[in-house]
Amino acid sequence: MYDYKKIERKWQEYWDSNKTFKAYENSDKEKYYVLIEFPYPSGSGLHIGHPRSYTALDSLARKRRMEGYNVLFPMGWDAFGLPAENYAIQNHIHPREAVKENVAIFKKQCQNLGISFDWDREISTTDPSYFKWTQWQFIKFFEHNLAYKTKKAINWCTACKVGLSNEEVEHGNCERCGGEIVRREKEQWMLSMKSYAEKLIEGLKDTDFIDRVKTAQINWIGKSEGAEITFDIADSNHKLKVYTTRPDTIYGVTFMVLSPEHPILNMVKDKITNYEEVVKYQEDASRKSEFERVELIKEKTGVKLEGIDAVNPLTNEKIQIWISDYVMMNYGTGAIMAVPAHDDRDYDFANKFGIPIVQVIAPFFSPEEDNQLKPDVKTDRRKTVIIALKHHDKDEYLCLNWKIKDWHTFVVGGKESNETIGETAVRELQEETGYKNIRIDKIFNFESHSSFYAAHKGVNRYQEAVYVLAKLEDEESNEIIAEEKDKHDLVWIKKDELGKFINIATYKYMVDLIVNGEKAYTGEGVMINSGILNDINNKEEAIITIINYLEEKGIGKKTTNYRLQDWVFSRQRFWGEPIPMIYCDECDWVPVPDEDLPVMLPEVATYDPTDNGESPLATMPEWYTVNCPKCGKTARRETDTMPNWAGSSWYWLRYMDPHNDQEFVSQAALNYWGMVNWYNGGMEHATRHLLYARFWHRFLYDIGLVPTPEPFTKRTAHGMVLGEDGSKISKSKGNGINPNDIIDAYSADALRTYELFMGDYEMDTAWSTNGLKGCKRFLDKLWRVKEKVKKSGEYSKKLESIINQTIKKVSNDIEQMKYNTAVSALMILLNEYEKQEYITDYDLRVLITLLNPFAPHITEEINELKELGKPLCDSPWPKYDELKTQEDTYELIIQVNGKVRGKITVRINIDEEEMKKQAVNHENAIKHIEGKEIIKIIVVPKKLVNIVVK
RNA sequence: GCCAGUGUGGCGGAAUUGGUAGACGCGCCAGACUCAAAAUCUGGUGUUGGUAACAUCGUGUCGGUUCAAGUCCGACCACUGGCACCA
Repeated sequence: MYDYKKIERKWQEYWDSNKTFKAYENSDKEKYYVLIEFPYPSGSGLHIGHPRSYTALDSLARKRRMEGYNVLFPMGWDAFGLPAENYAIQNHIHPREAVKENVAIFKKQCQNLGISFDWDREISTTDPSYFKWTQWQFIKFFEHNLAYKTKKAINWCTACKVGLSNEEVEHGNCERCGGEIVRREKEQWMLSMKSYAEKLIEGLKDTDFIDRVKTAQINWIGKSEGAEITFDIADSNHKLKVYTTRPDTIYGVTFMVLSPEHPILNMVKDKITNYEEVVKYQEDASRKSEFERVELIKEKTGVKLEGIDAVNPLTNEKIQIWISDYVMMNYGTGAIMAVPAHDDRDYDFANKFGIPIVQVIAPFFSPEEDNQLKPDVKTDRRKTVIIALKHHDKDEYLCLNWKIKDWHTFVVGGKESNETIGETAVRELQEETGYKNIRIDKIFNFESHSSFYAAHKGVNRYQEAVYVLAKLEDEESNEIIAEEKDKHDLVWIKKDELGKFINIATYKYMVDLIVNGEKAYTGEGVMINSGILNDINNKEEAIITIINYLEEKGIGKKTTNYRLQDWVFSRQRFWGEPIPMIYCDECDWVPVPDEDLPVMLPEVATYDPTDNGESPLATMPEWYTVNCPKCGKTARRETDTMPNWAGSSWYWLRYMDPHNDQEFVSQAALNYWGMVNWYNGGMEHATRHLLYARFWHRFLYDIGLVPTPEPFTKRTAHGMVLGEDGSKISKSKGNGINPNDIIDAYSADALRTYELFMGDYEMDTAWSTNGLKGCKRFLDKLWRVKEKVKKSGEYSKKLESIINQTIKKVSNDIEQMKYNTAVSALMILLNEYEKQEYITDYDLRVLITLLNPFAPHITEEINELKELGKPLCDSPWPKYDELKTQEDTYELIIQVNGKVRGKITVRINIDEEEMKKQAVNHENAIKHIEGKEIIKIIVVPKKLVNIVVK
């Protein structure tokens, strides 16, 4: 019906030759900077997901231009890194050539889509004029002591043969290839990102990032507050520092655990009598792959250091020291104080190795409603023993059903001062049940506290309850004395039903011990066995008290820790920016002087990675041998390259001034463009790219090179486009869709419209070719409806309100990324036009203007054919009149008791009384009111009337 | 285990933030045009009952608040993504 290929080509050429989308620095318009993540130009061309993000932000950019902004909407290529290199290796071409080919494909595809990029600002991270400045900025990090080289156990991908940062490891596997990760000691360049942890959290406050991005970043940074505490090693001058978030549990420390790599081991090895065992454990631990460590979480392993002990600084008791790989060297101090009673991991460890467990926090149960504490009554503190008696051959437990109150409990009794807990348990059971042969099975490590008014004794009772599990050996029993018999009945309750039967908190805790077994108590409660902390019933208060005490004594201090690690910045691959550093025996590490930048990659025969963990550059003495820039002696270039995240950590700055050969970006351009106004990208980059980029930018700000601390004002994220089958698109599944084929068969406008219409922009959505056809049909219909146009110079009276509504809706929806409902509103408007005998030039012009950001080609063509005015790209965005969005009538909903019983059309201006009158006289409403009393009538203006009847 | 997100027709998804649940699109059914098909147009389309008017149930499950709940509160279930021995 119309030649969309010709039309689209025509307008793409028009935009190109007119430089329609060029951004200017010397403009008196207000600036607006729109950014999408620049892609990795892989061999397979654009993914069907790319156009979703591109068209979305393209529609924003186009709308902003029409609103009168000077818009910067640039595009470039993130072309260093493994995929490009692997593609080159497979296809036996130089990565540089592979990039050139792929970029050409990507660029053509973007142009075919009609995205309004300013192509004059195109950049590529692999361009020497670009990576010169990446290297230059690396040297700035070095000069400010934020780049350093160190030997470190890193994540080594055995398949890619390359070291990875923490951010590049997923589920213990390589995020790129899924290969196995092992820990490997290597000399690595690092960037001190950890020292920016706080700034990276703080900076988020001034940004308008969507919450899920902020949360992901905050979680990744992983701030925690606690204390560092120093423990002495007995009979030595050595000390052990630990980090803990729970210094309040220090009296419960019964052992310490060091990471197997902890440096103190070497210092005290003479004292350790089983050092060979220690060394063996260290070796085993380092050989374990990341995968094994994750899989083996449940089973704790470790070695006790024989011959040395630590001293608990508060109790002065000697405690054992162990090494175990459940303690990481790279978090905190690499050593922990273990509190098995209140930490699951420490509990498992203590349980496995028979280490004592000392409870220091008791669960505290407040009084039930009917036995609240009484004022002016003395408090009687006593120890009680709660005993669960298990039947000798059934899975049932003996419970008490009290006669005086609705109490369901276990057997309970007070402990006399001259007996042990076990003796109390046996005595009480015999007295209350008559059974003679009872065995104590287990006295639990945990007690609970509670306080209540004991009516039968007339005192407030503070009760410390200990828990005992006993077993009945046989039925042999004595007569129960009458006094006990009168108090309660004895009942046997099945294990599964204990939870339902027992109805007092103190006893429910016993049920938990029986059903789930004993485990660490990680809840809150009252401090016990804890010296100065005893009786404090508030975690925060206990922590503050103990920290103050530790600080006073000089054995500890309040500390903050972060999960964020320094950025591993070395890669042992060919296709990356060479790290511009030279090692000289005399001068140590010396940066390449500015005038020698960029450090270029050499021509090599092969880019294959090496097995020994060195970059291919390390096999080229003719490349790496240089003279030291400082002393002139023979020196050696760094042969590692930068990670592919490097180039993308500042690219938005380069767009501001892409051809500058004097500076990475001019101050004038920085001051004009400022922050990116709106940056959209995938959720998968919320913790990688986005954190690196913010860190990098913040550093540049701190050394005065950029004017703002944060690079991006607003960050949003698009959902993924899934395959037609609803699963993730992947080469192996073969469920991919090629944008080229779609453009050929249905037009770029249809593809663009569908990408926005397919679903909620922020959520994943499955591709549907039928859905795409629907959007094509919509455009076809528009093409037909245009023939109804008649010159008039104003909107059709009939259409005025829907037109105003649509302008409002589309304008707001684009701002809120609700593209699907924006397209829907335009479909509704077009359907309305179609019903008309004719429409005016204004009617048509406003529709195609609103649709222009989504479907720019067909709308420009219609505009030109029908001679409706200037090209849309040079026209202003339509305005609406709030008053005119109103219709004269609306549909009034009539409800009876909240159920819709009728709908009537009424004038917009009728008052509440009239609404009520109409409602109660409505025929169907009357049926539902009849014989009932009207209690009240609720009126929601311009909406509904609800008649409440009884 | 922890964090985040999601759960609405046959499908993708709407619902002005407490006020008509299912907009719009797809699919499907029927009709018109056609020798026929495609394209296009018209009507229908959550469930059950009824020719219909209408009634009934209905937004993952259970409970609550309210004149009124997809929306708010409480408990849970399922799926997706991320993190995971982080002391």
